Amino acid sequence: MVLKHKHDHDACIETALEAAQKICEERETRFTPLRRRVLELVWSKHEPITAYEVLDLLSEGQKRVAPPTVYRALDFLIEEGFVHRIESLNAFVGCSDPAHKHQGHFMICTKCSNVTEMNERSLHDVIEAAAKANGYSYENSILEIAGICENCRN
Amino acid sequence: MVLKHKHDHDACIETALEAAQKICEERETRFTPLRRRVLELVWSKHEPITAYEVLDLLSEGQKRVAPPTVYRALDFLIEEGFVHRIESLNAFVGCSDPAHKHQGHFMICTKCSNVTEMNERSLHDVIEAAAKANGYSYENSILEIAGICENCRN
DNA sequence: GATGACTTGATATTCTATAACATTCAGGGC
DNA sequence: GCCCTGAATGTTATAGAATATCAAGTCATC
Ligand SMILES: [Zn+2]
Ligand SMILES: [Zn+2]
Ligand SMILES: [Zn+2]
Ligand SMILES: [Zn+2]
Repeated sequence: MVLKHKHDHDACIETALEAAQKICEERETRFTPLRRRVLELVWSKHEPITAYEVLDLLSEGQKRVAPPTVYRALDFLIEEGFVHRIESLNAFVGCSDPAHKHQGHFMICTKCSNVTEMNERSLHDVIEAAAKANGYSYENSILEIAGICENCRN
Repeated sequence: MVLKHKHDHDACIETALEAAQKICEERETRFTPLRRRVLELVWSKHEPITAYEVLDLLSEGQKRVAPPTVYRALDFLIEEGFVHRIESLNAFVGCSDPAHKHQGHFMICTKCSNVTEMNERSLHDVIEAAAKANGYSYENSILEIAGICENCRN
């Protein structure tokens, strides 16, 4: 995998886990060992990871877990805003800004599979305006843009 | 189902079929009876329809067809731009402007399931600009906005 | 009527996700 | 401590979505 910027990914994972831990304490929701482990596995790649890939990793060195175990943990993590689901890939990715609940908008590189989360207020506003212009109230939106990232073009 | 505007849906279907027929003649692609029938079934509701719903309808009064039959026909129709896939619903919907190939952007009513296709150049431009701003080349994009339509709010 | 490209049929399997019910675990009141 | 309760996890089975593979049919062209 080609990372956009080389970095200490272990630290990257650790930061995400600590942030989640802290948020759960504030919200008084339960960041159980299982949920923590699943979040860790989602962050183990910068690429989106499928539920069954998580399942395989989670099952290493122990009795194989069943799908509901993974899906329930993912549901919790999505609900809390620590993970986003990428609809076009049936896959999951850690959120880059878990402190503020939001719908993620994504760029997906078709070469290296890296994903960039865009949290641009302006983009969100344009989308909401488009909904209103078409007579719809706005609830949420999925935006997934496929393209080739800077790294892969060079 | 609540239609946004009451209309003669049979005529609506017929128009879509004729448009497809004409485009295929121009492109010299094969609008076979099966493909025609699948497009007709996709248009049979204004709501998105799943591949297996198409399969069930297609199988009525005859030997049950197999999934690849439906998926191949849908692939063709998508390729030609007569049908769009709604990622967030694993479902398919007829394109409102088949004459011009494009990526569809959609509003989806969470109450009545009606879908509105938005083909607004400005929206497309904003999305493409956002991709560029994040260092990505643009290939295509999925935009699916959930909300409640005008009818359902009244 | 043989050739080859495309389309459809048929069988099996893979991948994704959820339903339903049992068991375990954490915390609060007694 | 013990019981109660609700949440979390375990377990089994099934549903839902999509594809791989190979066989058979169709159709235009040589
Ligand atoms: Zn996010
Ligand atoms: Zn890339
Ligand atoms: Zn369209
Ligand atoms: Zn509606």
